[in-house]
Amino acid sequence: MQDYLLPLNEQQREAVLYTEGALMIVAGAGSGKTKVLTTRIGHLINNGVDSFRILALTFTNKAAKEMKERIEHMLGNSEARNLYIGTFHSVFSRILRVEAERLGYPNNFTIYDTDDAKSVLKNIIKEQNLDEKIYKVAYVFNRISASKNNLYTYKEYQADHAAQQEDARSNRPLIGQLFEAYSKRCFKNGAMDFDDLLVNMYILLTNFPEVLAKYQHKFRYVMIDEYQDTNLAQYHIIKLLGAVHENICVVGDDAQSIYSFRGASMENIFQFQKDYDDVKIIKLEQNYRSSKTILDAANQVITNNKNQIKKELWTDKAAGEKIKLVGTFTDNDEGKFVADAIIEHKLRNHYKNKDFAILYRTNAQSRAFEESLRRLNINYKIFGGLSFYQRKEVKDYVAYLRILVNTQDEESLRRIINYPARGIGTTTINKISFEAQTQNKTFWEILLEAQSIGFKGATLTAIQDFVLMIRNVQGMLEKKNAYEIAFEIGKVSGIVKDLHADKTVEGLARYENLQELQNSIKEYTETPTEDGEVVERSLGAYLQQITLLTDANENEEDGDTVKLMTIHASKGLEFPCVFVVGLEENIFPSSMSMYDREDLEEERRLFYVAITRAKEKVWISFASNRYRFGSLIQNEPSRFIDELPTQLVDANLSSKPKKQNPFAGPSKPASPSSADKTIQQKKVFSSASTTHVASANFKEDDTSGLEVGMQVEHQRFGFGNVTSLEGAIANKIATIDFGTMGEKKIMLNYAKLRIVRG
DNA sequence: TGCGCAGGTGTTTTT
DNA sequence: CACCTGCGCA
Repeated sequence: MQDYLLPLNEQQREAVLYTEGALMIVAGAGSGKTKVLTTRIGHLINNGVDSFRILALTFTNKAAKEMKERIEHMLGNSEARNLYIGTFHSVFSRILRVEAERLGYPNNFTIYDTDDAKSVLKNIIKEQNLDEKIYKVAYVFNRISASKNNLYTYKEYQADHAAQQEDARSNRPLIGQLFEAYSKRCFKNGAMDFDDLLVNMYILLTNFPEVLAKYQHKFRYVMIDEYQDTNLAQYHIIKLLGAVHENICVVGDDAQSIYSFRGASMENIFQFQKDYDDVKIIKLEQNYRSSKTILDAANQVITNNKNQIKKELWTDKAAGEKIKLVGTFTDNDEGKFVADAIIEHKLRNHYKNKDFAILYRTNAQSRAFEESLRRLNINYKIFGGLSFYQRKEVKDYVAYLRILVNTQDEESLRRIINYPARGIGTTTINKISFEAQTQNKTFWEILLEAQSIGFKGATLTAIQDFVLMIRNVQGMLEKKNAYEIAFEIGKVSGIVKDLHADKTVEGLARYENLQELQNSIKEYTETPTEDGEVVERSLGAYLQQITLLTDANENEEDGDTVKLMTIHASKGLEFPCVFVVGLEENIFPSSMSMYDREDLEEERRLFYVAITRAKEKVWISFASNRYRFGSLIQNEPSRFIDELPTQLVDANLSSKPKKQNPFAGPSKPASPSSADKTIQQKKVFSSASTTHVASANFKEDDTSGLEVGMQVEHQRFGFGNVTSLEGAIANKIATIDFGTMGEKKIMLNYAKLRIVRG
């Protein structure tokens, strides 16, 4: 047996060796999925399959990169470089770049990210004089995007009864019309948005049989990672590409399907089994990542979902530590708690920063953790959020670069035609745009004939100077490399100078970002041609790939930093210690996804994903008060907390301030003398003072047995009567009437209360 | 044309 | 809170 098969278990080995025909690998969390995929590809190459004929599609650049590196390592040569491994979007854009002209696009078509696309759409909504309050860009864009992911063109959308009805119902009957205008505008701009990369790939394969044949023949083996996250467009493309050889291997886990908002459908898993005569199904059920406690908790949580494929994930690892549950008063306290816990565990167990991850539901939650980590000098890195390429100054620079290779791109032109300010204002821009639309010419073409359009004086000169500047740099495209061109346009456009002049801290950072962009182009330009393959290092090729890149420096992740990211972004990763934070109703599950079974189950799968990232330790935390939109809001602890098996959860809090164990039984109540009680009561209730001075005999009591009607003392609020109790085991909240101090909701986990009378 | 200010509005999740 | 938009003014 080849030695690379030795470390595999029976099912893994079977999956590697089953190379011909349709194969579906149902791979539970941490079951060695990537190992199987990479070994499988390595095995194919080892057995004489030409690496150029293997296609592997992933969802993230990171996953693609990791697979490529692992295969390279396994083979010990550079064969892996020839593999087609990448995200759906990047592989398709690479193919579309070659075939673009068949579809009427320029080869140097621009790829619009979501911000660009929304900006185009917004202009169209304005042009059509629609009410932007009703036709909200985000809403309209989502409708269009969802349609495209289901392979609906605007024509089909307009003809679709259900879609029309839905839009009529939501009082937005003109979305079909906007869809049409948007599609036509993007086409005119020589641009594709993310969804177009899929749609156009599909159109290419269905409308051009010779192209279909070419790629069907080329890719003898097709592998799809994270198959549960594919949408309808992706499903059909996969099916088309694999139809000749039918050597299709998909790997997925229904329990980790968390992208339905992007059109992903678990239905594709079931459909796959029907599409081929003889589908082999292999289940990988042994988890090699997490402790038994962690795995059992995750398994238990997921049983609350109705829709799932039966599978039993097990481990032979030891139970390990219990999951730690922590409730704090505010989101800032939650941040402090996590930072403290990291310090403590680093000291106690020799963990490093990089052994910790903080996972949250929404990007906005990162703030409190950033602050607390910074305060304790813990190095961290945030993934996601605003990426390098989404920054304004970088987008401006990129817009210039885009115009150099694709003058059709109106969106980019609009962006930079008056930045830095050169006297071409909104009035002028609107006029140019209007002329472009009515004469059915591109924005750029109108600029070229500015004089005959009727522009005069300073405006005309400004336009002509702008055109001349762009053309001059364009003239260098053949002679100079991408970096030299980028440097030149940065200089002559004045953007580099403009930011250099800004001496504020932010201005300096922006200037540095421009330099970093230049460096990245330089690096790209200078990367040597890979052996065997002719690699294009043009500006056009550079631009194409960066829009699909999530972040500028994904590769320098190995620093010793605590990782902060959304749970979505954490999929596929693993860490020794994981903090899953913000476990509150309305946050997690999100308020957007609580009122529908399917949505809620997806939130639960998300929770499952979060827990199963951890190898050794899991903390779960929630805050009862949190800043949102500037004001403090209160949330109940998440229902998911109650779904954790209590015997696997430790609610003992190791951090200060010392808190009660909500799972602990009743305790010895303190019994103050009745004399004390009367005096203190009088004092508090007759005083208008806002600060209460705690009684001399103040002593924190166990409040787990607190009941309505009891009288208590709070250090700051004074004496009060318990009027109601709510909340789950982990987090009881008492409403207490403190008389002049008003009625307060008090979290018993946190607050120090003395029971005055039971 | 550009800037400053008031007012409104938004937060899932991502290629 | 933080960002964006629209408006009024110089």
